[in-house]
Amino acid sequence: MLKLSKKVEYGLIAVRHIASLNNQISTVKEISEKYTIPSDVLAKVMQRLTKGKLISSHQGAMGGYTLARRAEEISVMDVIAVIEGTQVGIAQCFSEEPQNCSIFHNCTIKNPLGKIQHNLELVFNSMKVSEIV
Amino acid sequence: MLKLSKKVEYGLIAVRHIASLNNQISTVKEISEKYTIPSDVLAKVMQRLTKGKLISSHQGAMGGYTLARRAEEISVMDVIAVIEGTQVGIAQCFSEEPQNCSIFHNCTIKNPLGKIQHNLELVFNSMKVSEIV
DNA sequence: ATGAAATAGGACTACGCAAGTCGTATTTGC
DNA sequence: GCAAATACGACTTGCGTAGTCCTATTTCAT
Repeated sequence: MLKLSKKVEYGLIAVRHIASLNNQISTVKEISEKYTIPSDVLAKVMQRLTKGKLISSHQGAMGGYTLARRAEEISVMDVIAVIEGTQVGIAQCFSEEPQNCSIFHNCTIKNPLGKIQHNLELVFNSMKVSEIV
Repeated sequence: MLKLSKKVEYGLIAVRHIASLNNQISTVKEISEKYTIPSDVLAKVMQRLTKGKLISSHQGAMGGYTLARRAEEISVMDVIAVIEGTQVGIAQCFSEEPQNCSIFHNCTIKNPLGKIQHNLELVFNSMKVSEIV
């Protein structure tokens, strides 16, 4: 409960790694070996980060990945959002299909949870990759 | 990912409910019917809250539950901790068996995640049941 | 041209946890 | 003694996470 997924952890490690090398090109093989991350899983994470325009891919031999923005402009929230795809919410209220929640009709904790949700977003938004390097 | 469990939601609703009735005795049946919560599930949640000394149980006919502390002295974090049993952590680093994490040895994001973890705890600690009523 | 190194991406499996169900015991008031 | 309530363990089910496997595509170097 309340845990980040491994994919998000891998994504943060990868983005931090690239940033720490002054944006020199890095490959999945290099990162997966250095941090003992299953390369297939990391590959998919990198593809998501690419689609989300946080990093840029360079195909073919001698290819790899570089940052697509400055490290100061990538937040932990960006990484989470891009990798998870869906809106991150601590309850169904704040993600897809709120009305499908089994207690939607007379839920008494929507507003307080909303406040908490907002504060969590502040936390994740304020931490930038540049602080992790 | 990063979602509260249904048990925690049920626990918050129940504690809020009791608090809103000025600590008059409430039963599982009453709460489960009012908010459409499966009564067996709610019953176990109430037992956890009792063991955690957030509420007091009164067995037998005409029994039920009352708060064991003032609503100002029960935080959302208390409810989470008591219901989940284990330490809440956004990564394995901050809960049981940190050294079993597959990337423990040269993980580069322990410290930044630790900061985030700390800030999340602040958020959950600062919200009290008295603010939810 | 061809082969090697790299990304792109879909299909599938295994596992663990969350959620809920069921059955039974125990306590207590009327 | 019966009914209303809590206490609690065992079990089932479903879903999401994590990981594996396989193939296609792109690009560089020889």
